Amino acid sequence: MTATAGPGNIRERRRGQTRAEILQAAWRLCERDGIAGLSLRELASEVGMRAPSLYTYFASKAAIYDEMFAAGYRELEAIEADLEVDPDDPVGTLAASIEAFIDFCCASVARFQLMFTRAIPGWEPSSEAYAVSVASYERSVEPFMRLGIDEQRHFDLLTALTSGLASQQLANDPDGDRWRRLSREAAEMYMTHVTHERKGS
Amino acid sequence: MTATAGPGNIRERRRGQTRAEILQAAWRLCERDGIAGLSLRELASEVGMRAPSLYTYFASKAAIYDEMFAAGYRELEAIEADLEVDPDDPVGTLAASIEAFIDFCCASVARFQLMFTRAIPGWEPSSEAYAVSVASYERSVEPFMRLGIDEQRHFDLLTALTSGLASQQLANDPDGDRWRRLSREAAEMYMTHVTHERKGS
DNA sequence: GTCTATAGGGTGATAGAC
DNA sequence: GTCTATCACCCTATAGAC
Repeated sequence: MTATAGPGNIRERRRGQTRAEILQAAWRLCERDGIAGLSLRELASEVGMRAPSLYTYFASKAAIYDEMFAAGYRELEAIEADLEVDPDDPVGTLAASIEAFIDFCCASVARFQLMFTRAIPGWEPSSEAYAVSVASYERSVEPFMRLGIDEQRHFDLLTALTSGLASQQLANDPDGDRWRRLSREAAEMYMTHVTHERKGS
Repeated sequence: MTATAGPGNIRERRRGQTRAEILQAAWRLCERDGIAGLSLRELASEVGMRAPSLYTYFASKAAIYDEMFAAGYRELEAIEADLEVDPDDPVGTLAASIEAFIDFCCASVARFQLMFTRAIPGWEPSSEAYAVSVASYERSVEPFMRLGIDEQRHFDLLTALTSGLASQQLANDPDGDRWRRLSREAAEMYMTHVTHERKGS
């Protein structure tokens, strides 16, 4: 039996570092050329390798996209986990959440393309990667429950509003804040609507 | 001087027909493979030609994307022109407009990708094609002016809401109506907000 | 106008030496 | 683990015969 088991193993650690380096370079290139413009030869040379060597770290190009996709949802989940929920200020809480999502989207066009559009011909996330995105979505629902947004219909309206603000900001004013600055107004509009509806029914 | 002038010329008409046939085939292939997955060889064979022959009809692949892009905005403009504006029923008018936009987006994923996402590495619309999209946007503003939506800020909020509903519908429930059926509710929420704001100020 | 041939690249992936 | 060499394609675009 050789010393290959356990996460503390030196070889395993080095391998993980190299994988991380490759993924970082992939993000850089995708930022420059669009998510669908990534090439393995260029990715390899970016980390001082030849293309075939990448295959010791990833099984295929699709596997690289898979890791990037899952990483995107983990980052989003981390950002959402950091948001503070103040039940006494639902509008402020919601506005902060919308702003955080817009900032997340605008921080990386490539990540946005990968996570939220089907921009890569012939690729879709593997079931493992997809599961990460579903888990992220499910956790993101919980804080809104605490604000009283408990109907699927209302939550769907919120995802539409939030993603719409983010995509307009990204597409039409990537370096400005034309839509981002509407976050608070959008939050007010939305919370007023949800609150009045409950009273009315 | 030969008989090459005028739109009634038979050769010119035939040429236009072939161009239209090529564009139709391009839409079909892009629907199947994604907008960035189009290949000229396959496009040519789809209309019974070889790839080089396409160059008698279009100067380049980018020129084909350009025509498709402009055609998309012309279709959208036509749909919006057909909408009836009822000043006595702003919510109904707005709801119909949102539904029409969602239907337009869901009718063609490829068209949505081409018009609203930067899914093609290395391509962006030429200034001519871009001008068509700007003209379309500007005309789409006018009916909302008649409903009393006259501030840029309010109009931006509306584009975010509408495009958000459409993109969520397209991405997460392409064959259903999970977001489309929220159109009326969204219109109510939005019009209530815009109306109350004016009263308050 | 359409073709063949081809320029001049590119792609992901694999075999097998070291 | 990394390399060279290569497979087996792909691509857009052009030259020039017919």
